Amino acid sequence: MAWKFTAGRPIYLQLMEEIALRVVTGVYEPGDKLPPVRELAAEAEVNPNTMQRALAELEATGMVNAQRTSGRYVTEDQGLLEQYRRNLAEGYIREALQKLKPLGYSLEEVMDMLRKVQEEF
Amino acid sequence: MAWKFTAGRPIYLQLMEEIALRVVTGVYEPGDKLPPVRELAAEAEVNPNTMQRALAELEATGMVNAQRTSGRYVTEDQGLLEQYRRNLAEGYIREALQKLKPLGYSLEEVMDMLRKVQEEF
Amino acid sequence: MAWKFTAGRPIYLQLMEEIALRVVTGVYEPGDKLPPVRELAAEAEVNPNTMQRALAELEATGMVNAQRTSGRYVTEDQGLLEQYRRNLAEGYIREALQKLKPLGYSLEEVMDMLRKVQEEF
Amino acid sequence: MAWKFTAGRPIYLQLMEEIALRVVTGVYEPGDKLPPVRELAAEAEVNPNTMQRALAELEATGMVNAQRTSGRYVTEDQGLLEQYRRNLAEGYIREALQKLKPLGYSLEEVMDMLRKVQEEF
DNA sequence: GTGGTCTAGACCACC
DNA sequence: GTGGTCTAGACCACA
Repeated sequence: MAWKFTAGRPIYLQLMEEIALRVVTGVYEPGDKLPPVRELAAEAEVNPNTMQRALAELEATGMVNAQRTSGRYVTEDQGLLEQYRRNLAEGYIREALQKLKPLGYSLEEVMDMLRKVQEEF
Repeated sequence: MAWKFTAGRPIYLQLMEEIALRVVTGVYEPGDKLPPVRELAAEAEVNPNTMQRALAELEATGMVNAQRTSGRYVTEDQGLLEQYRRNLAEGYIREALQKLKPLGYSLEEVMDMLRKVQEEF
Repeated sequence: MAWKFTAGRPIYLQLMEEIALRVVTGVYEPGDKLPPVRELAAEAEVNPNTMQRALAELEATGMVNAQRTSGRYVTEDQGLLEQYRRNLAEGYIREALQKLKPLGYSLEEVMDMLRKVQEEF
Repeated sequence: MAWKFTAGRPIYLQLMEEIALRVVTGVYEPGDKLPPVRELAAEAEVNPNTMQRALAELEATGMVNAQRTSGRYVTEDQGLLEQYRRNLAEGYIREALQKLKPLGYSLEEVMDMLRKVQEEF
């Protein structure tokens, strides 16, 4: 399973992030029907209510919308998805910069290292 | 306290990393005498034996060395320190790139975002 | 269907009100013959006896009258209809004022809001 | 008890509205501490989780904010409260106008009736 | 079968 | 004692 939780942070938030990540990385594409709550819950081995909450909060962000009787669908608003994708990326970068900061490297040096490390990928 | 442990990884390793970070960021400077084991152990709220092991392992890396009976000193080998500092930095960058990868941004885009986010600091 | 009942109040009363509303809003005009009881009952998905009672009570108010054996007719007494229409309207207004009261707006403020909201219609 | 629920609409929404009404009408004043979740739940005779949800959603509107260990407090943002109060009032007026509409009165007539009915209060 | 709501009861972190 | 989270299991409306 791709579902692994870190202690100390609400599971429903982690579920949200994982699903958002799937949406943003194209695992679930715009307009796609998401698996039913109970199925996702079983897959993640959490209580359906917890998954329900995660999806409800995701819905509040506009990334998915529920069609009452037929299921949940990924938004087709590509702009919103792009927005979220960018926020994620900048968040990762911010996180790295925070750890990098006390090491005292200049922006130029960081960019050089980035170019070097990037070659591993 | 600056000591915060994440479950699942040996504490002595985390202690090692924290002390190495202090060395590399200049909290403890080359040639400085480190605080006594018992003091560090107390500060980290850890068994002195655990701290002892952390320091012993650190010694094996060459970053600190026990001189006579008088205590432990930070190495004055700047090259070794620089090496460690660089490894740390590249590790942080590698970590970020790994998370960034599934988002599908190009190196150029990542560098642009890096420049933008860097302005917050 | 336009027939929707709220629990807790006698259905025949709700039927009365709905029919009276139709009379007063001109769905059934003065002098018109009302549909037969069975037809109205079917439309409202209600036991004919219940509809029968509703119409009997309506008759007591004078808004409809049973002429000979041929059915029920809407009264031609415009004054009575006007009276009922006005009572309804004032009831709606009274209801709104009751909810408005604890909010503490002055009559002037309420009238301003009324003018503003009215523009939506 | 002032808590009375109408079937067919989620209880947590009705709880939200009731509490918001209390805030907006000054039962709970800006800066006041709200009663604890469990107490409100007991008073309303609902499950604490349901009340919890109502308060959480209220919090999302900014009308109250939770101070983790010490309780929930009514916002001191008077503008936001005023905004909400006005929305409520306009909602009541809109509701009345919708019912009034089929009766065919002019704005002037409605205002006359409003003045008349207002004298009862 | 789908999402949504509600209850009951447990546990946690924080102060 | 406070808010918050999680589980388990039931029920509902809708199509």
